[in-house]
Amino acid sequence: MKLRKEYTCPLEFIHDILRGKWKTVIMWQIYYRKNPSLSQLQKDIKGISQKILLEQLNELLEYKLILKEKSLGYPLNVQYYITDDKGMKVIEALKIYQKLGEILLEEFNSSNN
Amino acid sequence: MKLRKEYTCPLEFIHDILRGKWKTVIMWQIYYRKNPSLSQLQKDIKGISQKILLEQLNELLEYKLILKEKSLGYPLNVQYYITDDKGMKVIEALKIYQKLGEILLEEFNSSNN
DNA sequence: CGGTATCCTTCGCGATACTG
DNA sequence: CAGTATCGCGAAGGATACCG
Repeated sequence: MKLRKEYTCPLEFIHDILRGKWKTVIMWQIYYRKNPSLSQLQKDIKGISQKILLEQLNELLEYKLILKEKSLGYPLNVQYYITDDKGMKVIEALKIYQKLGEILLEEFNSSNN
Repeated sequence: MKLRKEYTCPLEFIHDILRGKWKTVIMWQIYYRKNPSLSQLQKDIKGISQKILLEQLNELLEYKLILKEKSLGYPLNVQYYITDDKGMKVIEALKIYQKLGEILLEEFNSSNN
């Protein structure tokens, strides 16, 4: 997701950061799965390719919404974390969305007959 | 924003609804401006075209995150509202984003020298 | 297993002109 | 003032192959 050079509105800024197709699901999975590896994430998120997953992870890393930790040795292993301050703020918002989504989805599916 | 035919995950569903480039800003402006007209929104949101604004409004209307009310007579006038139940849930989440955005934006701008 | 590079497709968004 | 129709572009994202 290409950001502008300048932002005046904080909401526009964060919206652009999180607009990517898989961003919120990735955040949610990292939170829910408690520090998963790359391959774990790829298993959990149906339909995403490794390239896209990494792209979106890197954007989240850039703004410190998540962190990455490599453990030494083989086989290679990496863990992704939600940051306590910034990342958890997103999770708070996502919890609201989660509940709202349940309501909307129920209506959506039942009107799709 | 083209939605899938089916969703299993509530979060993916609402994320897709709100992914549109101007969606959250539109929601925020309707809330902040208290039931603005179409032209009012277009003045407030810099850089959006009327066509896109209407497109995104219609998508928000479709899922009852906002409502529209036409007043009779000329000149034509329309007011957009945040719905008390669903719409306000989004606003709650956006308030969190708003605060977080302020923090991120400050860091972003100061590292852009 | 984690990560990068290339190429290709699609669709979201914008410009513009027009209608009631 | 509110809303629709048409057309075109660029960027987001997907497939695939390869590297440490």
